[in-house]
Amino acid sequence: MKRLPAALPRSFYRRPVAETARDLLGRDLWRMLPSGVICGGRIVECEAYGGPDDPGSHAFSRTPRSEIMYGPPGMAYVYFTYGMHYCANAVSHAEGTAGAVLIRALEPLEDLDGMASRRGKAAIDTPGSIRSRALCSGPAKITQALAIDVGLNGIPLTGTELRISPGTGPVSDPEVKITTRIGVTSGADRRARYIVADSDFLSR
DNA sequence: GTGACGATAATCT
DNA sequence: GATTATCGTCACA
Repeated sequence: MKRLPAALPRSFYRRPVAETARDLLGRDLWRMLPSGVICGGRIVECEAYGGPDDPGSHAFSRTPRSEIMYGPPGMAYVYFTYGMHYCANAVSHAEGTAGAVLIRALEPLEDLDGMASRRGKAAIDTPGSIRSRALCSGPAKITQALAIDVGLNGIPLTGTELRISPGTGPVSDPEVKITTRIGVTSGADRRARYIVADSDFLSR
């Protein structure tokens, strides 16, 4: 791939976070590396995180870290966690609120070899053979495969460094399942995880 | 195939 | 000082 597909407009993210999460399934996330190489994949799993009303969300408390979730929709929220992992979100909310969609899994589409080398030996079966299922089947795997870190926190998802394009979505209703979120300790019962049910590329 | 556990540091209280 | 929107590895089945 030598050209990025057109980006979804900022208005795509200016609505309640649950709507955006549902609509992000089947869309494509792209990353252009400093070298000019483009990598990316189709979003098959994501989770909605709300504002002060959502105990499982970083924005439940308004702190320096969560401030970006209160800012303009359509920006990337990238945070560091567990001492070693990054997670990537799309800031989304209706006017005057806070929220973001955590991108949890991709079906790899472009630059699988580059992803595999950035992911390390966990993504290799036998030397030279890529386990594509292992490339992007989790939020921290995605950021590693696409070389996303806090340096990209706050940039728009409509630019060239990071972009979400329409892809093949939106996905039809029968293909979508909604479950409880993963790894969340408070507000764990909230059903806010959106998946393409028959995808082979979901997180654990 | 499943389940337990340690790694490791920013962020928050 | 405690917690954490995770992952890879190892034991076991």
